[in-house]
Amino acid sequence: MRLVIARCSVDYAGRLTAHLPLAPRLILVKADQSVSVHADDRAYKPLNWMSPPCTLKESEGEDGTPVWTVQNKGGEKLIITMAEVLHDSSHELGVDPGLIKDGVEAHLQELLADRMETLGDGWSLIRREYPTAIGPVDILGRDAAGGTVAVEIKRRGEIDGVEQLTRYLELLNRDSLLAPVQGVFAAQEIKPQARTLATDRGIRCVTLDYDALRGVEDDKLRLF
Amino acid sequence: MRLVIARCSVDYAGRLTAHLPLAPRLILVKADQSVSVHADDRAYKPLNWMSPPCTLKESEGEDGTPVWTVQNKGGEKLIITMAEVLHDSSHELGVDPGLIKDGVEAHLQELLADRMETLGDGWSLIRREYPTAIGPVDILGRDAAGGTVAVEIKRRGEIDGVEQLTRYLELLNRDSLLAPVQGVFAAQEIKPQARTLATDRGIRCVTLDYDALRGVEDDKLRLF
DNA sequence: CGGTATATTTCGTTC
DNA sequence: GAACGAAGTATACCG
Repeated sequence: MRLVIARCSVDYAGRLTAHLPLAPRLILVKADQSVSVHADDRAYKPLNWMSPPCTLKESEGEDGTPVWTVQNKGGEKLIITMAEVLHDSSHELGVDPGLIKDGVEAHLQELLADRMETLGDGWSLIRREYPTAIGPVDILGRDAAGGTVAVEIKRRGEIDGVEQLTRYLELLNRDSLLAPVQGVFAAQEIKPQARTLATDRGIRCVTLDYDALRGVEDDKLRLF
Repeated sequence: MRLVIARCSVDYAGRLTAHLPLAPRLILVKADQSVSVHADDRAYKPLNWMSPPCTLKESEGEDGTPVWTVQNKGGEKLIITMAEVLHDSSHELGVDPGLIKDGVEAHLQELLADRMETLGDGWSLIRREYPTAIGPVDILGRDAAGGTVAVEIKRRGEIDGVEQLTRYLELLNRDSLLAPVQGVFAAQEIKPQARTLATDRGIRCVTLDYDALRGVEDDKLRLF
């Protein structure tokens, strides 16, 4: 990883055209040759960047100052013109062991699959990631009366999720062995617009309490 | 801006729970107190971060090594435990003059609104951002026969855009003053799945040539 | 490699 | 301040 602090101007030409006027900034060059340009605010987003895979070419301008050209296969180009280099250091970091996550959709799906009765008395699991022609349904299950149920799980329930579930339901309901299939939209938080659309389409909305689901799971584990 | 290279482990508790095992990484502290932790790959996304506004508290662990606690108002917490500091430098950058952009969806909409005939002979504009109960339609226009046309514009045409236009068309077609409303899905690039879905729903797909539209616009400007 | 779904998405604009 | 839509979204996963 190379850290350069320089007064620089930056031009990007690719999916759009963008320009950064001359100012002091941090330029980060990583081991995969990716480059990002940071201002002194905003933790997450660089001002400009080039994602890997890409190549970095260092050359010199008319006055001998560095000009970097970063390019990718798609012809996108990032040009960094440095007027003054204030800092330049390189560091060996090695490959990162990576992030360990908890609490994402996958885990919600596991928890809910283990506790289908959360959705209704006598409900049971058929299978997780039930495959269809347009992708896997998060959970396919059965209600107390033996009817089929398709569950779409999101952390945040928005309109896209309802559309997705609608497409699955349309497809599943063409299968005479499964039809009629009831839809359930389950999320930790459901946006009003998504709830309205779902209700309008006869899809039930369920708000999931992650801690409660996990708590139940913990209780279960303690029994063994 | 403060640059620290350190062997560290990181724990995040907030919207999810995440952990990074001990390894050398770059820790970026910006003037707004935001913090990001970077590995030696991926230009854009940090491994972990805390967006502003937030506060950074520096303390010491049992063995005297630095422990940083970054916290925001929502109770999200990022804890960086450093085993060894390999580099630590600070730099004054000042406020960035900011990015100048060109070529986004808004511009495509302007250009297309000015050249409705690109979509069909005798086509004309009713208005841009035509308001409906579920949001504004990018362009509402009229074809040569006087029929109403709703145009949805995207840089990249994907399935979501077709769903969005479908919802608009459903709504607009309930308005007896407008119905029947024809749908046009216009984008610089249209994904095959989106094209299939659109065609299946009777929506016409149009690929936009940004340079050509802009060229036409430039010619127009030169006349005055 | 292309297509799809996810994201601690972030970011801007509007209501 | 919430909510909705766009982003050079980026990135992981799957065929």
